[in-house]
Amino acid sequence: MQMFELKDIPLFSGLKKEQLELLQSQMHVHQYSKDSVVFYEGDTSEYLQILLDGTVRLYKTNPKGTQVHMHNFAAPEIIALFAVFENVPFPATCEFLTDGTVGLLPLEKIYKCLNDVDFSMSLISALSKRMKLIADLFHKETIYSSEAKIADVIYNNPSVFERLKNGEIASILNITPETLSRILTKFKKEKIITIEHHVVTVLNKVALQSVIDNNTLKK
Amino acid sequence: MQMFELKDIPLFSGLKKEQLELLQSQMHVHQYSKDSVVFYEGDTSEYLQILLDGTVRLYKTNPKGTQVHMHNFAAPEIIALFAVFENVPFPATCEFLTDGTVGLLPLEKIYKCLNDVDFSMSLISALSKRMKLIADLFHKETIYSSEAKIADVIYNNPSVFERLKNGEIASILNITPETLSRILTKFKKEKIITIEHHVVTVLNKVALQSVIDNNTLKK
DNA sequence: AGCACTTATTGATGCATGTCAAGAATTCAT
DNA sequence: ATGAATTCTTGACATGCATCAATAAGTGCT
Repeated sequence: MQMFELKDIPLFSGLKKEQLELLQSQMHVHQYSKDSVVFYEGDTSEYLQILLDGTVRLYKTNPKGTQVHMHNFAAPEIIALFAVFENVPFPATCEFLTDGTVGLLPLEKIYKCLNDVDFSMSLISALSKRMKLIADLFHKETIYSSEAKIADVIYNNPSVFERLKNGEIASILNITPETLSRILTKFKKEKIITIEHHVVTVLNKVALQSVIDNNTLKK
Repeated sequence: MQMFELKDIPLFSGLKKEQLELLQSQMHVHQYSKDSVVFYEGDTSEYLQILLDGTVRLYKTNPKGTQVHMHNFAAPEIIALFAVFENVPFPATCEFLTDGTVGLLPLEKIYKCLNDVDFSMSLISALSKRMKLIADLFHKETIYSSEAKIADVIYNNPSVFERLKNGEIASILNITPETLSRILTKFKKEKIITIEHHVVTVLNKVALQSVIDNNTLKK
C-alpha cells in the first residue's frame, strides 16, 4: 500500500530535508477503518492531525441528532487546522468514509517550525484557504435555498450525480432526499435539466444561474 | 480627536520601530460617516483595511434583500483579513454603525513583513481567531434554533438588552423582532427570566442552559 | 402632563422544508 | 433473467419561523 507522506502536504513541502525527516520520525501513525471516528466535536488535541490515506467527512450534530455536513477531505490533507493553533475545541466530528490513516504530529514540534519563513507562509496560506472553505459553507447554508443549493451542485459539480446516490448528495447539501427528489423533478419539468443514467445534462444554463442568484425558479 | 494607530493592533505591535513607521506612512486614511459602506460583498481590494476609529457591521444580503448579520467590529481591528491573503472577493458587506475611519495598507507592503517571524506568528494568530469567529457564527446559524440563540445571548451577553433595542438585538441574531418578543415572553411565562427596565435577570440558569443545548424548552 | 412618534406585542396567515408512510423504480446477487 | 433488497418518488401532514396587520406600551418634546 502506498500512502502519502509529510512532504506531499504543501505546508511541509518547503521544509529542509533534515527538518522534514525529523518531523516524520516524530509522527504517530494511526489506522482507522471505514466509519470510525477520528475525533468528536468538542474534543481538543495536542496534535496536528494529518490525513495520510483515505477520505473523511466533517460534520456537526444538532440536538435532534441529525448531522450537518461541513466538508469531505481526501488525503493528503490537514484536518482540524485552525482549532489547533488557538487550542479551541474541534467544531466538528471527523469520521472516515473509507479505511484510512492519520498521522499525529505533536504541536510543540510544529511550533518550532514557525521560525522558518517558508513554513509560516505556507501555514498562512493553508489557514486562508480553510477560511475560504468555511466562508463558502456559511454562504451556502445561510443564503441559499434548497433550490439554489441544488442548482449550485448541478452547475459546479454535476459529476456527483454519477458517483453518488441521491441520499448521499442530499446529506452533503444538508437537505432531505425527498426535497432533492422534488426539486430535481421540478427542474426537469421546467426543461432546465435532463437526467439519464445518472448523467445530468444542463439544458438551460441561464435559468440555472438565475436559481442560484435568486433562490427560486419563479419570477 | 484621538484615534488608534497601527501599533495598537496586535498584528503590527511586534514590528520594529522603523518598519512600523514606514508602514504607517504608507497608509491611506479614509473618513466615513455613519451608515456609509466601506466595501460590498463581492468586492476585491489591493489593500488591507484597518478600522482605526468607530464600529462597523459585516453582513451578507440574501436574494430577498434581507441582511444576514455576521459580526460587528470596534476599532482597533483588521477587517476583511482573510479575503486579502487569498485575493478572494469579500464575503460580506462592511458598513459603519458610527462615524469612523479606516486605514488602507497596500498589500505588497504587508507581504514584505512576512519575513519577520513575529509578524508571521501574529498573523497566524489573527487568522486563527477569525476562523474561530466564523466557526462560532456557523454553529449559531446552523445548529441553534431561535430559542437557543436567544438563550445564548441571555446567558453570555445579557448586557445587550440594556444597550440595544429589541429590533437591533433581533437583527444581530438574524431573527425578526416578533420572534424575539414571542420567545422572550415565553421565557418570562416559564419563570426562566424577568426583565425590568431593560435589565434581564436569569431565574433559572439550568433551564436556560438546557434550551441552548436542546434548542427548545419543552420535553 | 399631553400628544406625536417610535418600539413592542399579539394574532392570523403563509411558506419552505422536514417527517412519515406507501408505492414505484432501480440495482444487485444468484 | 428473477426475485429480494435498496433507493427513489409522491402525497399528506407537521413545524418553525417570517410576514402582515392591528393594537398597546413606551419615549421624548414642548
